Parts: sequence; structure tokens; C-alpha cells
Amino acid sequence: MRIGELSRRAGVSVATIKFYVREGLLPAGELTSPNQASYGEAHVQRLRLIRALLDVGGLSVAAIREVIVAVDDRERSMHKVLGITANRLVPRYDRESDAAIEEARKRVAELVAARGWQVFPDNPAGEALAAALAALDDVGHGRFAEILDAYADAAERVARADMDYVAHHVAREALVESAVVGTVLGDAIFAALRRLAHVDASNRVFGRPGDDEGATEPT
Amino acid sequence: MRIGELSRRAGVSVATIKFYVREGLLPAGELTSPNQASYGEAHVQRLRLIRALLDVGGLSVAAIREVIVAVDDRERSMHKVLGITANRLVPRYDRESDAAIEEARKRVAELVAARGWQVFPDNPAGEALAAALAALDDVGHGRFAEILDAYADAAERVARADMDYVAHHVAREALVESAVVGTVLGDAIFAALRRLAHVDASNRVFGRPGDDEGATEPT
DNA sequence: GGGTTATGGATAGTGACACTCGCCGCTATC
DNA sequence: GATAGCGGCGAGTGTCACTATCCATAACCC
Repeated sequence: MRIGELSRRAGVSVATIKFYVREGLLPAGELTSPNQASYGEAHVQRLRLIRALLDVGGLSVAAIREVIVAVDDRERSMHKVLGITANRLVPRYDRESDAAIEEARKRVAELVAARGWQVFPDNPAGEALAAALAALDDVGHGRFAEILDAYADAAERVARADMDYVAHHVAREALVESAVVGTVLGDAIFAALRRLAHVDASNRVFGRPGDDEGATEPT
Repeated sequence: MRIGELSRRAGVSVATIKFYVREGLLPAGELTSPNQASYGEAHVQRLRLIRALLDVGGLSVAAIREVIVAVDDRERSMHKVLGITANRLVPRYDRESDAAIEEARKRVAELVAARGWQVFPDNPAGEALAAALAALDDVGHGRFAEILDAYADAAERVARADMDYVAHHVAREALVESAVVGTVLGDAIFAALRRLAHVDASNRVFGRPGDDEGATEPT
């Protein structure tokens, strides 16, 4: 297929496809003549992956490029690819190394130890967690950390479900891409579910009967 | 205190503070003379809230303005403020209304019904969930929806913990701000925990003993 | 009391980002 | 052989979160 059809199939403008090719997110089509190329199903798939990471996952183009290069590299272990995804997915908080973040890092290390997680806590995810806990302190909600265990329980449960899914439904070759997609879209899905659960809980606790303004939210 | 000290206390540049005042995120200081104003603790707190929502939560300045206006409005119910937060927090996916998203919406409605959640499924969070599920389908991971129940269980657990925290540790006046902070930072915390749990699970399942490259991830 | 620094207020500029446009000469198709 | 589409490329656009500069005045420091 040529670029016009690819554009229609993937719902991405021709100009944008050209841009992605220039940026190295999408391989160029196979040239059939000096200025004519043909694209295949793989291109459609790749475009959908790009859009999912971009729109739902909120990754930057540069981050997606790194992830995609890693996904395409059959030499890299899944571990490495996931590490790259996490590195790119997690925003960089270059907080000056003050006492608060140090203390938060210690709390993260304790949590990891208590859970028996086989993880170095200076992992990007651990750093992100420390930054979030420090931000919580800053804002005056240090006590929130008390319910961290409930969060960790939930995270373990979700991670277990993710592993089950991967084990049962994902072919070996597709493992890496699945992991990336699952990591990124899983965040979005969980966040949405949490929001729904909050609205429900909030309705039960605070909602007056007959007051349905909490259930649906016009802007 | 004057603007210089406020800047030092909050770790935000003077220029940026002026920008936030202009943008309506931060109330102006109280003028003591035509070109001299004084700021208080509330300003420090507010700045920290802004930075947390911006850096960790990833909200835009415009979104933060709406949230803050809602937080400051004592007339508004917590429900409404949370609705605004959710509206602003969740990215807008203006997907053309194709069959896929319609089908995803139906799946969301079924899930909500099965859970007995008192929520209108055309909630922004429900929409976000539908969009994420549709994106999952696009990318060829429709089966992922099979483990949605595990996600929903985890979300309920977290939401319950959140409510407990609010009930025990948050004063009535601070309820709304806490809810906003908890919603936004809670997402970041859970995502980080999930990532940590993944690394752990991945280590157990795929990691060769002695291969520690999955545990820590240099770029 | 005089020089340096800080301040409030306003306008304009910056750099990153994700596209988007327009052009060229060529090709496919009707 | 007209017309629409194409590949490739450089330049332009709009948004966003600041950042820089300017001015007149105020505070501080010897």
C-alpha cells in the first residue's frame, strides 16, 4: 500500500507519517521506484503503537524513538527494554538533592526491603517514587505514606495479573512490545479505574441521596 | 516575607512566581507600598502545590488554574472539584467516534455494572478507560481486557485506602485540596510501585540468577 | 546620604515540542 | 496527456512554560 492508504488505515495524516519516518519512529517504505514506496501491515501496527504511546501514554517523540529502537533490537533482553521504557516514561525530577528527597529514598528502600522485592531501589521507578513521596511531604501530606502498603499490595496484584497475561497470551517474539504497551497503557487504565472507584466511594460516603452531581461531571 | 524569600523557601524563581501570579495560580502579595508586597505561608504552600501538580502530576498551567479556582471556591462540593480535577487530569482523546470506541464504552458500562459502582459511565474517567481499552485493541492486545478485573480489584483497594486516609487524617477544610493532591500524586505513586513490582516479578520469572542487569537500569 | 541590590509590574523573547506546509520533480492512473 | 498522488526536504506554525529585560521605586548597608 502507498502512503495515502496507510494514512487512512492508521488515522494519521500523511504529513505526520513523513515526520515520523524522518524522526526514526517508523521505518521508510520499500522503494519501488525513485519516488514511490510501498508500506505493509507492520507499518499500520507501528503507527498504532506510536499513537498509543503518544496519546494515551504521554511519551514524547524522543522517548518513543528510544523505546522503539529497543523493541526492534532482538539482542536486547526484555529487562533492558523495560528499563528503557521506565526511564523514558518516568519524568525526570531533577530536584536539588536536599534532605527531603534523601529521606524519601530511605523510605523507599525500606519498603522494597519489607516487600522482599528483588530490585535495586536506585531504579528509576524507585527514584520516581521517592520524588512523589517527597512532593507529598512538601504539600503537607506526609501521613499519606501510612497507606503506602495498601498501594503496594495493589501494585503487586496488578503486576501478578500482568505477568499472567504475558505468560498466557503473548508470543515470545511479541513479548517486548507487549511489555511496553502493557506498562504504558496499564498505567492509564489503572488511573481511570481508580478515578471511577473514587467517584463510587465518594458517592457512598459524601453523596446525598438523590444528589447525582458527583456521578457525572459536566465541566 | 518578600518575593525573594518566597522564591528561596519554595525553590521557585522570582520570574516564575511573577508568572504564576499573572496566570492566576498564585494570589498576589499584599501591597505594603506601591511597589512592595508581602507574602505569607499560604503562598509557600500554594507554590508547593503548584509544583507538585506540575512536575509530578503533569498537569498543565491552565488545568492547575481551574483546579485551584475550584479548590478556593468554598461553595463547590468536593464532588465537583474532583470532577474538575479528573476532567483536567485526564488527557482529551478526541478520537473519531468509530465502532471501536463505542464497543469499548459498552465494555466499560458492563464493568461498572458488574462492580456495582455508582457512577455514570460517561464520566470522563469512564471515557478515558474506554479510550485506553480501544487503544489496546488497536495495538492487538484486546485480550488484555481479560485481566481487567484484577485491575479493578486493585483500584477498589486503593480507593478504599484513600478514603480511610481522608477520613482519619484530613481536616474538613483541607478535604478538597487533599483529594486533588491524593488523586494526582496517588497516580504517580502507584505507577512507580507497579513498575517496581514488575521489575521484581520480571526478575523472578525471566532473570537468570546472577544477571542483575534487570534490577538496575543504566540508560 | 549615596550606592548597590531588591521589588512590583509589564512586555517581549526563548527553547522545546509535535507537528504542518509548501515545494520540487517524478509516477500512477484514468 | 491531464490530474492526482508521491517521496523527500526545509521551513514555518502554534502551544507551552517559562525567562529576560526594562522601569521607577524601595530597602539595605556602609
